[in-house]
This record gives sequence, structure tokens and C-alpha cells, in this order.
Amino acid sequence: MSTVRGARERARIEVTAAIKDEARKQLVAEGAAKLSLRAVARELGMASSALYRYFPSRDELLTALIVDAYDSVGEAAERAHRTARAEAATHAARWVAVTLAVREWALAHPHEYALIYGSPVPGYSAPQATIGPASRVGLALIAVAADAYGSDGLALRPLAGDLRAEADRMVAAFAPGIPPKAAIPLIAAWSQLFGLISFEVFGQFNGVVETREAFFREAVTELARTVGLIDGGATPRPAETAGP
Amino acid sequence: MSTVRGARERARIEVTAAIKDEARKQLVAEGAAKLSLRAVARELGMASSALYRYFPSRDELLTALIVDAYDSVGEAAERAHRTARAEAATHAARWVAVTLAVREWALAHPHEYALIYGSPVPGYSAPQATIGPASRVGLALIAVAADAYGSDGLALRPLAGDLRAEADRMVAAFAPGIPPKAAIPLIAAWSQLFGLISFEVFGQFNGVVETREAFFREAVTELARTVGLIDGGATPRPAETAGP
DNA sequence: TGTACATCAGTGAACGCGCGTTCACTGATGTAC
DNA sequence: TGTACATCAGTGAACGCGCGTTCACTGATGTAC
Repeated sequence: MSTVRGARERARIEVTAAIKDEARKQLVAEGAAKLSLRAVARELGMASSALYRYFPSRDELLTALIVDAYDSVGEAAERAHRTARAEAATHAARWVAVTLAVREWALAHPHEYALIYGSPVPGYSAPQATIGPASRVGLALIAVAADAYGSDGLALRPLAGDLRAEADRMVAAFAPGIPPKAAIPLIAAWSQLFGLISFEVFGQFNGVVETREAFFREAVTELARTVGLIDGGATPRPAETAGP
Repeated sequence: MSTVRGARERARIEVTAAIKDEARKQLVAEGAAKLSLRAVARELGMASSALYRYFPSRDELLTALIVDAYDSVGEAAERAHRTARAEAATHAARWVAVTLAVREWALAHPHEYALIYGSPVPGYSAPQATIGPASRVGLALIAVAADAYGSDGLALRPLAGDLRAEADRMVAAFAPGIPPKAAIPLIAAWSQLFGLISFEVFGQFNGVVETREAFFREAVTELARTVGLIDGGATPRPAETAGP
């Protein structure tokens, strides 16, 4: 598996990558809804029918792009988390680092960002294969909170009564490292982070916010506070929680 | 202007509305990028060329739908604000009422919501005409804060130094009723509100958040806190700030 | 090492479809006198 | 009140274009003996 076997296999990998690269380029010009297999083939100098050797349909190509995008932004978030942890940054600083990494990825890849965090493509329903990659950013944020919890760096506010069961469910389902009390604010902050980023990427901040990075840093620092990440004091034992 | 003049004019108004209604229906099935004049005409039993008597191009029809959507959600927000104010609700409760109204509009009109708060349609750039309607929700939120400020119901946190100029600019440009210190958190909360709503409408909460309304209420109540809206005590003089 | 066969990438034509926009036209509604 | 003319909604054909997918095929690469 790790050794590429022959010309055929190597070619397949390269052509598959070339198709995805070209498709990504076309996202810029036309958007996901209008992504055209024929246009991709044309640009690559192939017959449009040849693409069917690589992707059984247009939707499968879209799915591949979506999975790649989730993996790409997820990796950026995880990398930022590892780096911040290696530098023994405070928990709040780790939170800021991860969120900034997501923002930077989004600004560098606005069309892939739109593909995964914009309006769903009508008629396309994301298959199972996207679920894992889609959760990586969220899990990185949970890991920051879990580390903080493990080293007394997480302040817990009381939880509204009608949300106790929901919080327990969340912790059991996908956030075993944090206490239920922290789950609701954390998931809220996760979604709110993408409000900040989407408004910047999609243009809603045009004419409204101009000092964008400083604004973002301020907003996510405040988000860290609502999550309960306590600044200062906390230089946790580095290997506390398993990384993503 | 207020009296409809003749059969021609009345018919024009009705047909224009019918075209937009049908176009809205098609957004559901196909999304904005694939909105088709021919399909709209077909469904209305008209020749496709007839639509050009009403909209000079496909993009103009899209623009009309966008303006209508912004006006519709803006009106919902303003109505919620007026009602909450008439009931002398606390400032935080007014905030929650306005945000809930936006959320409810979004859940009731998910495709129009995607049209205005989802990924931009590639190749389409929103004309000037959309700017006013697009700001109505934001202005309603600003009005809540302005009322609170006018009756000592707004707590002000210190502002990070590098954002002072930005905050002054914001207040001068579109938020004259609030102090600069409140501008940054308010704009941040505005964008974060749409993170919460988009994740719910676009499906990112599937399998993650289940008690949706309670979760939303909790999150926006916390947002009200970061904006500085002080609960209780504040039953302001009703006519303090001009309504939207 | 050489040969026979299997695998598979890529071709090019075709099917059946839909699109936005233009244009010369018809006939109904509205207006000025 | 009646007539002549202007306005305008709607038609249907046409232009030129692009799309996803299927299919029988060719020829190169890989494999078993």
C-alpha cells in the first residue's frame, strides 16, 4: 500500500489529483452547483467520458472535493493545536490559535470554504464519508477545552436546567474529554466561530468591519471566555489529553 | 401612487408577484445558481420571452428575490423588536426576541435564507439596491443596544487599544445610538448569531444539537451578555430611541 | 525470458436535454382630442 | 361619446450554447505460466 506499484497505479493517482485540482479551480469561477465534468475534461485535454474512469458521477467528484476540503481545514486546525500545545501556550491562546488557523484557511480557500460551510448544494446530499472529516475542526476545539479541563483551566458556569440531558448526550456522543457543563457553550462557540468567518469570507463585513484580523482576535478571545477557558496560570502537563 | 390605476397596472403587479413566487418555489428544488427563467415561465404557462417584460435579465430577478428576502427577515426582526419594546421587556429579553424572530424566519424560509446568508452566487455581484435591506437585521440589533444605552442598561467593557479607531468608525457610519466601546462586541454578536442559525438551517447541527430552540435561547442569552445587555432593572422610557 | 491473455485508461460519437436572450409580430389596453 | 393613435403584454421561432451519461472501440500496461 505504501509503495506505488506500477505505471498504471501511479498514473491513476496523478490523474485523479489533476481532475480534483482542475475541479477546484472551476469552483472559483462557477460554484459547486455549476461544476461541470465536461469543462474539467476540456481543460485537461481529455474526452469528457474519460472522467468516468475516475469518478462514477459528477456527485462523486463533488463528494471528493468536499472530503478534501474538510480534511484540509481540519488538518490546519489540528496543526495549530499541536503547535500551540508544544509551545505550552495558555488554553485561551490555543483556542485563538486554532480559530485563527481556520480563518486563515478559509481566506486562502474561499471557494472550498463555501463548498463546506456555505449553502448546501440543492439535490446533493452529503454521504456518510464526509461525516468524519467534517468533525475535525470541532474535535480540535473540544481538545483545547479537554486539555484545559485536565489542568484546571476550565471555568464551569451553571447549566440551564432544560439543557442538562442535551449536554450529557453531547459529551457521551463526541466530547468525552469535557464535563457536560462545558458542552453547550463549546458547541455554541464552534458555530459562532463560523458566523465570524462566513461573514468575512462571504462579504457581509464589507463596509462594516475593516480591521479584520484584530476584530477577529478580539471576538474569538471573548468566545474563549464564554467557553470558560481561563487565561494565564495554566501551563498544563503537555501530554494530558491525546491529540487529534 | 397609493391607488392602483388600471387593469394594466394591476395585472403588472400581480404577474410580477407570480413570477417571484414561482422563482422562490424553484429555489427550493434547484438553488439560486440554477434558477431558470424558462422553468419559471413554463410553470406559469407563459412563453419564456414574456418574462423579459418584467425583468430585464435573470440576474435582475435574482436581485429582486434577494431584496425581498432581506426585507422579509428585516421586517420580522423589526416587528419582534417593536413588540418586545411595547411589552417593556428587559433589554436582554428584547435581544432574545429579535434573534429568535430571525431564527424562526430562517427555519420557515430556508432557501431564501441560503440565498442571502449562504455562499454568494458566483458571477453574481449584489447591486447597491440590496445594501439597505441587507442591513435591517443589524440595525434592529443596534436599536436594542441603543435603547439599553439610553436607559443605563448597557455595561461597557474596556476596548482593546488597536480597535478604538475601528469602533469610532463603526459608530459614525451606522450605529450612532451606541457608544464606541459597545460596537465591536455588537458586530461580533451579529455575525455569530448567523453562525448559530446557519449551522441549524444548513444541517451542521444534525447529530450534534437536538434540543434546538433551548440551545439557541441559551446561546443568544450568552451573546446578550457579551454585548453588555444587563438583565432586569431596566424598564426604559419607551420612546427613548427611534424605532426602525 | 517469452508468450497469451486479461485488465483498464482513454476516445469519439451519440442521446436527449435544458439554458438565456433576441426579434418581429399580434392584439388588447390606455390616452388625447 | 367616438375615433385615431400610442403603449405595452405576450407569442413563438430561432440563435448559439452547454450539460451528464452511455457505448462500442482501440491500444497500452500488467500478469500467469
